[in-house]
Amino acid sequence: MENDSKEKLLQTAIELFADDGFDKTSIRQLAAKANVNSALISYHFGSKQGLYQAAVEKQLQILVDFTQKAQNGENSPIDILELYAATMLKIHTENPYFIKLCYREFIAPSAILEAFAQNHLKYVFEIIAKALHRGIEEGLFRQDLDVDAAVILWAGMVNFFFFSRPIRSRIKDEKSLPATTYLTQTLDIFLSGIKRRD
Amino acid sequence: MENDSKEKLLQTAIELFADDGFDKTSIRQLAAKANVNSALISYHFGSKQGLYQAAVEKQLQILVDFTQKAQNGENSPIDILELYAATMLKIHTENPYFIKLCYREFIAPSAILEAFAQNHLKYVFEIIAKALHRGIEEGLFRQDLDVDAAVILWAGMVNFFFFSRPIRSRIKDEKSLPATTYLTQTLDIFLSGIKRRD
DNA sequence: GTCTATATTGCGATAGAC
DNA sequence: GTCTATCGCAATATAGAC
Repeated sequence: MENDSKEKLLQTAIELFADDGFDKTSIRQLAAKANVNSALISYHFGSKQGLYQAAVEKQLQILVDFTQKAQNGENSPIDILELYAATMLKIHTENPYFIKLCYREFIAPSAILEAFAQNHLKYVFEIIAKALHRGIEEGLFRQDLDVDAAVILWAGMVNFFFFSRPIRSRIKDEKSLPATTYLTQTLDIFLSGIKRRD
Repeated sequence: MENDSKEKLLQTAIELFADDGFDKTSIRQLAAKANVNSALISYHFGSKQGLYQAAVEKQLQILVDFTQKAQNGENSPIDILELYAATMLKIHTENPYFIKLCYREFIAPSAILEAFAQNHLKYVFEIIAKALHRGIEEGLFRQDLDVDAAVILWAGMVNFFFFSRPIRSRIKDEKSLPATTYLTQTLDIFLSGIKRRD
């Protein structure tokens, strides 16, 4: 029971900070929802800011998995593209709070994300870039492909579906499209778009 | 000079709310930067919230231009796709505060964006969907194209470049790619990806 | 329309008992 | 580790003079 309150605070923080943002979430709300005393936030995490940092870092940790999987094992260029899409799908499926919590940080990065960008995100981009370069060498992709643009493009194609979900759900009569349908179609279009032309 | 303070407050609000967010911006800061008395915020806009609403609505207004331009005049399917990209480029070039202010709303939509989604954004999606359908009928695009997916895809390809700018600028050694280069390449890849296959 | 002064609320943090 | 009680601060909003 001893460290239970710490874990409960962390999980509640992910939910509340994601839904309401850092400033609109008070330590009193947080403590009430987690069923612990509000003074324990300072005790366990130093401050409200410290708790927020722990929450964001815990969510971002999932992205590290991609880097590790992508670097281990033999992966063809297309494998890497598929792996990135599958990782993002997994993240958003298993972690409903990732979008709000982390995308907020993407728009206005704090020191937390600054560090993460340097230490991890950088390699996500690099891995995809390397896969595209290899695809060009192997004659799979167009010789004139602008790799820098294509990396952002692929990340965008995959991410925007999740990013735009909150707003799309607000549009009346908007059909809800399954993520897998979208991603399959997306990979297909991207690959036909970048493949070598005859 | 009479209504000058109102206009100055609005412009300052766009800048500060975009940079620091609603909660981290105080009416005192706002008033100081705009060189007006803080009580004038309540006088002109009712409340801090009212000023925020006015700021977001002013920025979103630019998107309405797209709907109007796209609906007037003869536009081929490809014209529409290009027009959307050009509109977004124009928005982000002329309005450096659009990303932070409006994308924040996209992630956690308030009542303001809720209304905007129903009244305007809906039609942006519809216009692109209609263009894609027409392209299929005319034999330009693949018969098996999933239009719902492709609409999100095109919006994502165009938007993610701007959305990811803040975080990309934090990655060391990341080259800054001109928006026009990206968008040209993007249209090219998207069109080859969705065109009819022989 | 603009200003000063202030009422009121809610926040994060912590001292100190258990 | 957990709790109560409270301090000190900064926020928005507004009443009322000019």
